[in-house]
Amino acid sequence: MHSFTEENYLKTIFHLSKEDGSVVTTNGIAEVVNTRAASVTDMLKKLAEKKLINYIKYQGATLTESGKQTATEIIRKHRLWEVFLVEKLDFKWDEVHDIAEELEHINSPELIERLDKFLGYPKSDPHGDPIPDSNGKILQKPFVNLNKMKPGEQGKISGVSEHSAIFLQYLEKSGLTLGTLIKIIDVMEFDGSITLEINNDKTISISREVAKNLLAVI
Amino acid sequence: MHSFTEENYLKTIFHLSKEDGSVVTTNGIAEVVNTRAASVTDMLKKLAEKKLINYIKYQGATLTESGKQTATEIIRKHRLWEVFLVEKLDFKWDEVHDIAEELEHINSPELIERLDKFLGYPKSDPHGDPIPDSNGKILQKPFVNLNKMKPGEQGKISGVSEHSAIFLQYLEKSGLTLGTLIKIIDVMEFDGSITLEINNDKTISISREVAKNLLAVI
DNA sequence: TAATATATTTAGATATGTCTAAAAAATTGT
DNA sequence: ACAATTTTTTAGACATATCTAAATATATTA
Ligand SMILES: [Mn+2]
Ligand SMILES: [Mn+2]
Ligand SMILES: [Mn+2]
Ligand SMILES: [Mn+2]
Repeated sequence: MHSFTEENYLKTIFHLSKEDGSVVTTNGIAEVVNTRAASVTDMLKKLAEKKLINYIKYQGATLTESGKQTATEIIRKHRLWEVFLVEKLDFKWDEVHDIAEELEHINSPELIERLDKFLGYPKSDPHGDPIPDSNGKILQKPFVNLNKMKPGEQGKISGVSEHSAIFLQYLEKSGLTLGTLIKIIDVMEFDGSITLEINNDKTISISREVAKNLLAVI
Repeated sequence: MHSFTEENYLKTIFHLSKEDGSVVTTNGIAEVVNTRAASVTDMLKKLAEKKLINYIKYQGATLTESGKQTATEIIRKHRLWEVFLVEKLDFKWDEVHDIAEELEHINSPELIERLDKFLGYPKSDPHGDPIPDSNGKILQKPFVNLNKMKPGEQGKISGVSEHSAIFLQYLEKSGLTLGTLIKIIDVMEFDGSITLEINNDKTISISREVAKNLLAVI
């Protein structure tokens, strides 16, 4: 088995490689796992030793098939637990991430299969992120960043690319939760801020920064 | 916060002190946590340092109030998770202990309060063990060991003092699950084995060893 | 009580994961 | 192309939790 630390590194490498296999840097990892670059180098050597990553000195790392499999399993667990916390225990979507960070390391395939069943085989987590199936396959939804949409275009908010509690609470307060129907009314030339109509009802304005982190399905 | 290791030591000390505060020995702990006595000594020093135990060299250890509180919280979590696994995820009672050993270390009071509510505030776990309340209070049921019962006496099986999978599976197979009504028919002088009637229906015989580990409420 | 056996602690070592400071390689800018 | 900057790695140290072997304390028993 792998230690919690190893699992967190693998997950981080997976996310940093934009889930498509591009090379990840030492400093990039260091920032996410909140350690020094030297510690990352040590761990990269260890993960390479275990054939979980391909690692070339001074070049960076990519996950091997085995490493990708492991990373995907952890992400599957993380997202299923988040669904559990929100759907069954009535947590809000901004409260679940940290608890899921712990639960994702519980090691019992049987537990996860039963949890998946108990939850009704959900396809995505409370933040719209897809849940990998038990084979590690991830079904990507055709997300469009709100800041890429043009006036007149419509869609449904279906995901976020920033998961901080403050951001999620802001969305909640603004009525921009998952499932909300939106229509772009106007895009400001000056600062890229966007005016949009929510659920064919009221109109609000959001900054480009917020728009960048909102994902819609058209 | 305390490490997993520290938590496991505290839990072990609590159980070994028969939950009444008697002194626990180094070797006793070593056996349960599966380490060498020397490692236990190291950890006892550390726990004493943190004021979680009272420890006198060569004498043994007892939990302080703080240590008892921590141990009880872990046991509360362990048992609530076991209820979840059995009631919600359809695990059998002999399958849940190891998973609960991992889940009990998840650190989120909010999670546990919500889980407790979700489960309907259960009073005991799948093995009949009482679940401490959120203040750490444990309500002991008036259990009687089956080997202490006399011919003619009746009761309901309400707990086990041995939690191994083999034993629990044996009970399952023999129809000696929790809630089963029993009546002592006969006790063999020779080997202490007991003949009993189950649910006012069929009759079976169990060894004294088995009887010792079965708890009834009369 | 003195010898013997058992339990416990100490001393010193190892493995993991982290750190700082310094060295080395890669990248950037002129 | 080469100097300056940034990134990454190495070297050496530290904390935690473990181990074995040896020393010491306690308990047993003759
Ligand atoms: Mn999350
Ligand atoms: Mn999520
Ligand atoms: Mn258990
Ligand atoms: Mn139990």
